[in-house]
Amino acid sequence: MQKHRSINHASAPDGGLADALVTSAFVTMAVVSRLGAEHDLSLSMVRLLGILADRRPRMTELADYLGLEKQTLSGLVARAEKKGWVARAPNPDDGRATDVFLTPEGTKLVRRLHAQGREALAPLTGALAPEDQQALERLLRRLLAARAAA
Amino acid sequence: MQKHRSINHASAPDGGLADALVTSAFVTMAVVSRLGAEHDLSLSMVRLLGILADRRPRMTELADYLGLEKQTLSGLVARAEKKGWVARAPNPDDGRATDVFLTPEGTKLVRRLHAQGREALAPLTGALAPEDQQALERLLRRLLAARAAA
DNA sequence: TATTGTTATACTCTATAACTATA
DNA sequence: TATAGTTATAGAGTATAACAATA
Repeated sequence: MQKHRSINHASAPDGGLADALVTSAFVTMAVVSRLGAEHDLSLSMVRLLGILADRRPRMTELADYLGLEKQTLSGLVARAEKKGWVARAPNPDDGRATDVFLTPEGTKLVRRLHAQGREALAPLTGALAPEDQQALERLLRRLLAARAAA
Repeated sequence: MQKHRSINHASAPDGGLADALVTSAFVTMAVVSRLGAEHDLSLSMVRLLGILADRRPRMTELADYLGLEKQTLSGLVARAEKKGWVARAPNPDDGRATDVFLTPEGTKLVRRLHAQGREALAPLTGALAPEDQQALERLLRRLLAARAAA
């Protein structure tokens, strides 16, 4: 394995919260992406499973939330179904709609991913003192609470 | 446009910094992704251009940093070159290596993206009081400083 | 021999368009 | 008519494998 110069930062050098947010997003996504790859899961699949952890949405809701077209989601869910992680059932209130939810096996997979995700991010999160970790989490959650307006 | 129930959060409900980090990463990436799409740019292309904003790496460095295989990067750079945003030149010190850098047009595009990115994220960042914005940026940068170990 | 980079090929993911069924 | 979802079909993006050139 040959060593060459390495790149040590990713965003514009002048700073700004937006830059820090985008850079940390790329770094975090890289970790999640790598974790997903270990299980042969695409980033969308990881996210799909994560969303279903505590919800039972219909297809259109899922597509909107994931930012995917409904046809694209059909394929993603079909693949997940084939793997045995999710199942579909007709919505009792609307004959046109289909609800999606995790199977027991899917639930197990999500739990495993969740645990491994925390572990994989530990080198980052662990760099902060406990009170800074709490402060960061609080600030991020406040930020996220505003995203309905975005 | 029909309204249906919407999903209001993306990660496990029990919290934890890792969850908040992943959720905010997905949300941030969605904003960046949408911005990129407006310019017909993939997420990888946005990131490539962003990295080149203040660097002139060789292909292998870029591939490592982006987490892409060198062949994949060849294609990405070729597409960017075709669009006139980047150029390649032989590395003066190593006859095997190729350096990549932004063209003037690429630089203009990156500046535009940067400005639009800040604007697109404003609904999120603006939800925090100025001192909280500073605190969040400081915490994120401290987190990122640790990622060499990850 | 090892490393840098490109080309050839195949697979995954996503979107556009056309269709069926229910409201 | 409008909405929910699926099924083609096509294009972008990525990886695996094989190759050419330089160290």
